[in-house]
Amino acid sequence: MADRTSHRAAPVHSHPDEVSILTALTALADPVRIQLVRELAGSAEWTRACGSFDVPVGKAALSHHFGVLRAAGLVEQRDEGPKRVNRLRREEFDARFPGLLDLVLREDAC
Amino acid sequence: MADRTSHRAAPVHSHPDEVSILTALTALADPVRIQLVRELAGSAEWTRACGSFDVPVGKAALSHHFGVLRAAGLVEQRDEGPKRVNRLRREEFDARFPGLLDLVLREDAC
DNA sequence: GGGACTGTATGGTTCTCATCGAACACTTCG
DNA sequence: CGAAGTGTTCGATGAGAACCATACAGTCCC
Repeated sequence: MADRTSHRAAPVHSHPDEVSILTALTALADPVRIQLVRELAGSAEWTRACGSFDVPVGKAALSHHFGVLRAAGLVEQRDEGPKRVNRLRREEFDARFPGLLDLVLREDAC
Repeated sequence: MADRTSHRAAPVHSHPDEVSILTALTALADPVRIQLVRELAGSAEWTRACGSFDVPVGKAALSHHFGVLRAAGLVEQRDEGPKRVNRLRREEFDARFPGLLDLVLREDAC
C-alpha cells in the first residue's frame, strides 16, 4: 500500500447530505458546540486548531465535541503537522439545512 | 375573587420571543417532539387534544413533552371541556427563528 | 352524586451525555 | 534520542432527561 506523509488515523467525517435533521439539531443543541461553531465562523478557514478555542472544558471533552460536530457534517478537519486544523462547512451544511447555521450564528445571547 | 368558568390551572406558556436559540434547538432535538410538531402541523388549529397523537410513550411522558414544547414557544394550549387542545405557533415561532420550523417539517426521514 | 374521560403531579428507575484524569500516539524541534 | 506540544482513547463519575406506574384534579354526562 502507498505510503503517506502522516501515519496518523484520518478523522472520520460525515457529509451534511447523509445527516438527519435530528442529528443536526442534537449537535447544535449544546452551548459548548454552539460557541465552537461561532468562533469557527469568525475565523478564516483552516486557521484554527482544536486547542485554540476559548471553551471551559478540558481537552478530552473538547475532542468529543469535535467528534460530534464532524459526525453532523458541521466541521471538517485536516492534520497540519502536530495540529488538527478546522473548517466550518458553511455552504455544504447550508445546502442541506438552509438557514439553520445562519440562525445559530445570528443570535447574540445563548 | 372572581369566579371563572374553569377551575383548572391554565398552562404556562412562553412566547417565542423570550426563548433562546439553545432552548428552541433542545426542544426540537427529540424524535417524539418532532413527531408531535409534525402531526400538529398537519392538522387544523385547536383540533388536536394531547391524547390524540400517535407516539410510543405513556401519557405522563407525553404531558412532559408538551410542557417542553410550550416552554419553547412552539405550542399553545387551551382548555376545552375535559380536553386540552393544541395549536402550533407557526407564525410567531417563524418570526423569531426564521426557517427552523420549515426545516423540521420539510424533512421526511428522522 | 357517580362514573368515564383527560391531563397533571409525584416518586422512582433507567439511560444518555458531558465531563475529567490519566494513559497513549504522533509530530516537531533541540 | 529525548522533551515538548497536540489531540485521541479509555474508564469512571455525575447530572440531567426520558420514561413508567400510580395517584390526583378537573370536566362532562347519565
